[in-house]
This record gives sequence, structure tokens and C-alpha cells, in this order.
Amino acid sequence: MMSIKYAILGILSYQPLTGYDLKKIIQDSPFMPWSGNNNQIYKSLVELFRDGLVTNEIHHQESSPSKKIYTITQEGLEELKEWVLTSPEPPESKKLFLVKLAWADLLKDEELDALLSKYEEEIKVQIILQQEKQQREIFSPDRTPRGKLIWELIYENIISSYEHELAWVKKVRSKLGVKLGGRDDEL
Amino acid sequence: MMSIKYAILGILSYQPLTGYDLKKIIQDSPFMPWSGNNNQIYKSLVELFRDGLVTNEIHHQESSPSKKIYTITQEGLEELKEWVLTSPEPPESKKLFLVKLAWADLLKDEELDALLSKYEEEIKVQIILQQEKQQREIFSPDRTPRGKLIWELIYENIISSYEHELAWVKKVRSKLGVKLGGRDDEL
DNA sequence: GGTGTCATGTAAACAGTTACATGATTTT
DNA sequence: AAAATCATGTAACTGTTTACATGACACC
Repeated sequence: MMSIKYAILGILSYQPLTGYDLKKIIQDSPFMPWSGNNNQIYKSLVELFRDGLVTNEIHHQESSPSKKIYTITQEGLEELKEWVLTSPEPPESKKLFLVKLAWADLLKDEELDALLSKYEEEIKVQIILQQEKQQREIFSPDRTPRGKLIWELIYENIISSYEHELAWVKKVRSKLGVKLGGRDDEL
Repeated sequence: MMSIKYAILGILSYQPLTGYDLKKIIQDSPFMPWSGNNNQIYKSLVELFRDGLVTNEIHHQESSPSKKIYTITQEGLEELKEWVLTSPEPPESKKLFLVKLAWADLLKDEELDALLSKYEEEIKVQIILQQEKQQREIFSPDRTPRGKLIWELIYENIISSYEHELAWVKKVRSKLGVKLGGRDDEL
């Protein structure tokens, strides 16, 4: 809970950064599930500072606003490692589409198929968005070979989850689509 | 947004029920991502009533508390159908484990493998929990053959998503486990 | 001259959870 | 005697999002 703090510690464990930098990294990350809004990040940083897990240094610049550069402390690193070692939480997915589909028996066959088709398109869009996100990843510090492998596997998880979902919709369409007269609009 | 209201309308579209019944159904449902706490449900019912999407009838009972039985109105049914036809939202998953794994290069090989092993176990537990939920499904009204098929496909989606995740962890363990000396603790 | 980026921060609102409160009956 | 089920509702809190506020510079 409140694990955005650990995400912040994790990012800072690679390099000192400002709140603004963290915001961009979290917004752009394909696997950190927070919007990266100011409120959460600046508040978290204040609390992390209060708890001695990070320090900050103010850099005054001419002709642009002052920066507060945050650096993780030894305590912060230890806290992060402890958290990493805690029991993993199971994944929780919010597939609002399934809630919709649950009441889709209200629809005519054509309407249902149109709905599924839209979902299929939506998933395809998400796959492309994720691939783009991964390519322009702005947070890419030096990593060990093992570290690189870990990140590759994380990215693979995300993409392949969407691909699994895509395969599922296609299956659903073909199973439900039989009643549309066996037409196949895939060709 | 605020789609728990539509989940409630959806359930009521099959049969009139009390807030208490709805709470149990939502708590037990494998695909409705709400905890089914009183606060949300009773509040939503008040609002749905205010908006004319449901009506209620109070049944006084001796020797147990009075019931408010909610019934969906024609307006409610129309609102539900309209919502079902709106564009599907993409699935959003919160895999906090990936956030942990992202900083797992802090760990020793054995610690990392132990973490992955725990995640694997956690997923297996989730699969069993989901299967149990599906077997003791308390909300099983009469459905059309197509309605039945839709629900089966929804359930399949959930289980197979977990199975996909399980396959991924196994892959990760074997890819990262090479450095443990090729030992295979699966046997 | 308007939009976008850099950079910090606050206010208000919404969504969702846990816990509290009541009171009778049934089960262990 | 204690715990669970039925049944309704409220209070307090956490987490998260959207929007507001400021101010300088760069780009089109």
C-alpha cells in the first residue's frame, strides 16, 4: 500500500532526480500504474524526506525555475530492499469490459459483434501504445546484464498480456459469431 | 466511471434484490472489481432511486430486519443498454509485483529466485480461489443459451489470464535461474 | 501572440476501503 | 456463551485524479 513511494525510491536508487523528472518517468512508465500527477509525487517526496529516506539539494538556475534534486539515502536503500523482499501481491486487473459483456445479452447479435470488434481494436491500439512507450523509454540508466534482462521480461509481460487478451476476444468473436451466419470478416 | 452503478443495474436486470443481496453478489463475483462494501452499494442505490432507474418496495418481516427490495425500471433498463453500447475501456492491470521486480537487481540470485517462487505460488493460489468462486457462484439466474456462453467466456478470460501470468513467471525463473547453476527444483 | 516545456506547489473532488453502529435470530 | 447471518446505514480515512496557480523561457 502507498507503494508509489517505493516506486520513487526505486527510480532514485539509480540516479538523483527532481519531482518533475519523477513525474515524467512515472507517467511514461508502462508498468507503474499511477498517473504521475503532481499532488501525489510532491507529497510523497515531502514524506520521504521527513522520514529520512531521501535528501534534497536546491539548485538555483538563472533563467529557469529552481530545482530540488532528490537523492536516496542509505536508509532509503535499505527500506527499498526490504520492501522488494516482502511477499508479492497478486496481480489485480480491472477489466470493465467484462462487466459490460456480462449484460450484453441485452444486445442483438450485430450489436454484440460490433462491441467485441471495438474491444479488439482497442486492444490493438493499446499494444501499439505500449510498444511506443517502450521504445521512447526515458528512464534507461546503466544496468547490469541481469538488470537489463529483468526489465526486458517486465516489458514482455505487459505486451504479452495484451496479446493474450487479443487472442481471447478473437476466440469470443468466433464462438459467438457463428450465429451471424458464419461470415468471416477477418479476410 | 462510477460503473458500479451499472453493475448493480445489470444484476437487477435479471431479478429484484436487496442491497444486502447485491453486496454478496458483487463481493463474490470474480469479475466485478469492487469489494462490495456497504457504503458504495447503499449510496449507489439511493442515487439510482433518485434518478428513477430503480424503484424499491419495503418488505416488513417478523423476526428479522425489514428488506428494501430494489427493482429496475424501464428507464434503468434503457440506461443499462446504452452503457453496454458505449466504447469498451481497455483493461487496466495493477501488477504491483512488476514494480517490485523492477528494483530486484538489488537482490542476490537466491533472493530473487525466492521472490519469483513466492509469486508463482501466489498465482497458483489465485487460480484455485477463482475456480472456487466460479463453482459456488451465487448469482446464477436463468439465462439464454447465448447468455450462458457469454458468462462461460468471461470466466475463461479470468482463469486464463492468471494461467498466462503463471506461464510468464515460470519463463522468468528459467531465464534468470540459469545463474543458479542449472539446478531445477521443479522435480 | 499562442502554445509547449520547465518546475514547484495547492485545492477540490471523487472513488473506494475499513470500521463502526444497531438488533434479532441462528448456528457452533 | 460466542460467532455468524440477515439487513440497513454512517463515519473516517486513504488513494487518486483533475484542475488551479505562478512565472520564465523557447518555439512556431
